[in-house]
Amino acid sequence: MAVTLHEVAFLAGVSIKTVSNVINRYPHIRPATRDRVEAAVAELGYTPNLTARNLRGGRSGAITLALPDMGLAYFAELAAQVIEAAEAAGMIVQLEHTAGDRERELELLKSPRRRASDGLIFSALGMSQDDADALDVPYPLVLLGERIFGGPADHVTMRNEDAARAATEYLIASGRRRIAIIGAHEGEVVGSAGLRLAGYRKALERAGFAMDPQLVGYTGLWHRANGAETMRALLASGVEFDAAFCLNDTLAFGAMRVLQEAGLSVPGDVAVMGFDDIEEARYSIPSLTTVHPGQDWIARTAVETLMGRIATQGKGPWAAAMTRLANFEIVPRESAPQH
Amino acid sequence: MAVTLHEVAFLAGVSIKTVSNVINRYPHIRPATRDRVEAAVAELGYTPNLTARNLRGGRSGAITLALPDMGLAYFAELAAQVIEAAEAAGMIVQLEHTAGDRERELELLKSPRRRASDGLIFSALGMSQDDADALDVPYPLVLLGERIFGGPADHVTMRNEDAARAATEYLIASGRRRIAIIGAHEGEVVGSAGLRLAGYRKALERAGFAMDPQLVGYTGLWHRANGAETMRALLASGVEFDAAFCLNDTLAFGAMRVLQEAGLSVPGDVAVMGFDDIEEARYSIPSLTTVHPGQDWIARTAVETLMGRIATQGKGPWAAAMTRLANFEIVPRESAPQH
DNA sequence: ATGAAAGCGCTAACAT
DNA sequence: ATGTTAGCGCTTTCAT
Repeated sequence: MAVTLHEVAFLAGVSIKTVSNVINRYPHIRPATRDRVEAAVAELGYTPNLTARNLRGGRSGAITLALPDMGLAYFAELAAQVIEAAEAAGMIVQLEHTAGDRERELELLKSPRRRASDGLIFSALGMSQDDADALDVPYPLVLLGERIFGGPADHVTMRNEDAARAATEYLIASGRRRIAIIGAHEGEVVGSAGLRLAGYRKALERAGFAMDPQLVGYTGLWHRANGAETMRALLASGVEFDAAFCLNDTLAFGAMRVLQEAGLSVPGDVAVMGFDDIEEARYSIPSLTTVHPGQDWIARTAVETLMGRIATQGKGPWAAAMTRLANFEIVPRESAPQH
Repeated sequence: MAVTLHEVAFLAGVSIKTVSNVINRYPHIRPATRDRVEAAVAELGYTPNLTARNLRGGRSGAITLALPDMGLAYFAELAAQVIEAAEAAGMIVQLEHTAGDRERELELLKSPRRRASDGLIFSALGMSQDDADALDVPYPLVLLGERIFGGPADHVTMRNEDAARAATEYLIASGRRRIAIIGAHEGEVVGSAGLRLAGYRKALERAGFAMDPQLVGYTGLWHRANGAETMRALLASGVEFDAAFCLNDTLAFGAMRVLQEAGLSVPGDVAVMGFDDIEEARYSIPSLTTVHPGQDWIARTAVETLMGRIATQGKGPWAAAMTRLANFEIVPRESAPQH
């Protein structure tokens, strides 16, 4: 068994309170006593039992981060940033996979394990607006993602529609006229796909371009293979286009690969715009022009918001849920030069 | 405050033991009693306090995974696989970043937080063989990585040297004669770099090729930028080569980019071999021939080994530390065709 | 400056 | 079949 306060106290010839005082840096201790206690701690190799401390204190020092899948670069980078921010706040991060599955997401929100961590940062993907009530949970919760708005929990997210509009306008400003979009979801209104499609639409309208349904590529998932497949279908259809706005970077890499295989030049024949600004975008060939949606800010802000909720829990009235939006930026690179 | 067993017991008019019995599916309970308890649980929205349960049971249901950095694709994929395997075993994963820093690694091994999780899967990068003693810790530990061998902890890893030799032999068999290596670490003997370099050497020796020091590209880190930089230096040096064995996939992507920028064809002028088989290797242009070192097996086996140690902790004598090695495989793709 | 003792919420002997 | 009770190891009043 592990060493306890009692054993240290016995060896040092003091009470456990005194040992506890030393451990917790209580200032008023006679130096001689402190020395004896510290010697005993060292001799026995005592380390405090955090579970007991947590039980007593009602805090665990851990927060949970629930993501669809760490295997996806976007989420892996988000996780890395959340871990850094949490560590700076003295918290440890527990990671859960949801696979973007609605049932698993709902399950996770209700699991007793939630109460064993101090709060949850939750990137919802499978749930929809109808499930907003499930976010009314009895523990601190910060929502990421774009499936649910106006719910009962704090929400930290990006300006999807504005950013997509800016991205499309960027392509228009660089002289492109037939802009395909890759990654749309049939019938979706909220959700990243729906919002980004809406931004694309608005930009076209503003510029006075008609929206050609033939230029809208639908795909369920946003993996490389989906981008490749959609681009292949687009090429096979014979429709003309001089740019492709891909709703995330990974789709863009798949699409670029197919364009190059088909002997088309990027950006000569087709300009490609991504979304997310994952690290790989800087290193692909050609490097990818994309939207930097502020994930780093989102990660930091999510942790900060959650820590605020944890700190004020039980103290005074519950502040209303707030939504915080990251600023975005278009990052010009080779796949879609400025003009 | 949260609802406790006492409150449920009071509402149901039974003792806490009975409530506990219902919660824990103890079979011998009168149906009427069970119903009343379940009604009370539902009415109050009771969920068990896992911290208290952990304190009582001496287990937390969490394991810790310590990695250099989740932002790196290799580690992100490893983390995803460990999380899946842990979840299947009913465990949750706590993630810690070490940044590959020796001090942080040593710190982490001693941290009281370790005792709050049931065990540690530790991918060491900054520590070296001299630090092996630090692995003699009073909790279940499984080591990953290649910095330390023969230590006091179980070790799950890959056949670096054999795999690197096989990769080099593959290039030789496909007709390459001047094979550069990218990612070597000056003076390293153990460590992935040292072992893989040794494998490369052995393959050349066997084939009767002299090893040309000009073909050895040293680089501290294994990021894309390092691969690019090293390849640039290699090209600038004017030394002739018809293949490059990159000690990880990320280096290979950087190197391929520079080759293509320089107007050289991959694999026409230079064949490129990677190591790791990260997901991107399937989708790069050209797709990357690489070594699949069995990370998926490593992740599953690490969790399984750790769970075994956790289960047998305190029961009977401590089994000797064991090393388990994954099988590797060369995955032929476009960057280095078979012949 | 230090000690005694209560109790965080739960499980499991040990009653009954 | 159900109740009583003693801890798990710690922090924290309240004494002294």
